[in-house]
Amino acid sequence: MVKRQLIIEKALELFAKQGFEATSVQQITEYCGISKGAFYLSFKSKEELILSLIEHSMSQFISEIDYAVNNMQNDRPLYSFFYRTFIGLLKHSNMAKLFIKDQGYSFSDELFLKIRYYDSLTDRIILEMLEKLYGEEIEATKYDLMYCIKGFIQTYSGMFLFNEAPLDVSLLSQTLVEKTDILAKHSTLSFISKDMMEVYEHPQIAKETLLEMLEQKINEIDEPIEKESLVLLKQHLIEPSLSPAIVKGLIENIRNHPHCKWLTYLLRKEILNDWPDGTAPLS
Amino acid sequence: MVKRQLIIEKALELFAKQGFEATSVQQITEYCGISKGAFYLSFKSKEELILSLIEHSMSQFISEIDYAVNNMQNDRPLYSFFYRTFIGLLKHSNMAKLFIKDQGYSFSDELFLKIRYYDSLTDRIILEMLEKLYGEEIEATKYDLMYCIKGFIQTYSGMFLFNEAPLDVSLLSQTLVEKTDILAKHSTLSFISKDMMEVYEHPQIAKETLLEMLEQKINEIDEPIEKESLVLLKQHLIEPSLSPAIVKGLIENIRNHPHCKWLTYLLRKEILNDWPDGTAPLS
DNA sequence: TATAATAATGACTAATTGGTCATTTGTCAA
DNA sequence: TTGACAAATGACCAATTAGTCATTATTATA
Repeated sequence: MVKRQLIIEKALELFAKQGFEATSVQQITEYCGISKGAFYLSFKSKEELILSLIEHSMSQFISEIDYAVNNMQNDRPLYSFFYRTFIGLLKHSNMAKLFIKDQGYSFSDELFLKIRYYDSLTDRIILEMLEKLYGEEIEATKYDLMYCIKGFIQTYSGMFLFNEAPLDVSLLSQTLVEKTDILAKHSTLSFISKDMMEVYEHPQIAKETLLEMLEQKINEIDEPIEKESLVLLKQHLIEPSLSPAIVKGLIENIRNHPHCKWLTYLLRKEILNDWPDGTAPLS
Repeated sequence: MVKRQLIIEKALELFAKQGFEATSVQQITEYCGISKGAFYLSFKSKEELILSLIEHSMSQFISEIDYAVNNMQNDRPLYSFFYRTFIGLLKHSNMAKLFIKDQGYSFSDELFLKIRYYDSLTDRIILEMLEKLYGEEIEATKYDLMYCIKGFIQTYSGMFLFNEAPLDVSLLSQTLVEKTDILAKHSTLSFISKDMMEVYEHPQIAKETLLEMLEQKINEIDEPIEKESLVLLKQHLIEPSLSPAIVKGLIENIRNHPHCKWLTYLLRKEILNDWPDGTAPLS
């Protein structure tokens, strides 16, 4: 659908300038030269637009980098990684600006989940690359190294994203390759252990927080099936009494409720120790 | 005033959770247990609250770090720097979260200016420290080194700020000292030159952009003095005809207009090559 | 050309926003 | 107890928001 694509592109421009919350649907439709009604023919809500937009750009961005690093016979994977990353950030600069600007994604569970998901994909790409390049010798420091690389990318991209100066991506990539290489070969201390990494990628949620969320959703939701499922899950959380199969079924009941996506994710994790595809702890 | 302090603290909590835009004055007053009117007795607007809040935390934060690095007889300034920085980030964690979340500060010229200002202060502290530590040998790579350090702080703090796991600040600081030291001693390539740094710290604004802004403000503002000053400045920008003293006076005329803060900053910079305290290009 | 089907409109709603101000409440000294 | 002054209230305002829907315009088919 052409209209949909037009809206996505124009909206991305506005979002990048002003952020999600500060950009109104009105503004978007005016900028597209269409009516408000037409917007809601393509997207059922503003949030759906935002989610599509992120899905769209992020999957493309990640796959470009993954391809550059892994699927080519490649004698300088580290250079390729940096190079493709910065080229990708420039290409998707609106999305990148948005990511820097609007980490205030707290206004939507689903959005938060999606961003976390793509972030963990990036982590994994970097880690695999490092392991392939340096092997056992960086076993102890690899997570720190990964964070340093992410730091490099963050600061340097922040520098050029909001400053349309000409950019020598090749030189930038070379200096970052050197830095990464130096760190890989000389670092002895490490701060991030494997355990820590797992905790961070999948932080424990305090039981009370979970109970609070459940309580809130119970009051918020009217559909009887979902409501009862939530009540039962809450009881089970307070005092485990149900079999895993029943719990899994109850979670399934609430899975597709638009207000329960994040809660579902947390319950799966806390009660079933189960994970969405691609976000399981690294083995 | 006690009330003012109460509002600042409570508002900071809410802002850190939800961001500036997503937090309403209503919400703040309810959370404080005061009326809406009482809020406007302490602050003339929501924006004034945000500005005070940033002023409050940032000046404290920066001075703590500056003191730790410079004003102590200190045999490990780099360690102190990292240590104090992370301790400071933890102490002001709400402000720190807000900074990560709400880089969408575009909704206020003054806010943008303030954040830029504190950012450049940090840059300078780091640079001075590096110069003192490593002297001439890092002359070519010091700006890159500074950006790496900022990257370290960004990623590592992002890791623990949203994750109230216990944190060994001392170990973290030590590993970052090692990394910084390794980079300082082995880096040969550099990406950021002195020139580039100056451009970035004080980006050139295209003349047309400035004219556009002027035009917009002229239409927007009713006060006759301010309006005429803007018109004259616009003419001078198109074809320089006024003496520096007159220009300076005209700029002074608009300086305190709430809608002209950012414009004033840019005009000073473009026409007078003058800078607010502490933001002048490094000599 | 006439009819059916789809696409697009924009006035409308209900809710929320930042901000105001006439009114009430509380606290003093006299 | 009174009166004067400051502190605090919350109903109210205009503006803006996301989202709806009866109406109109456009297109395809017969």
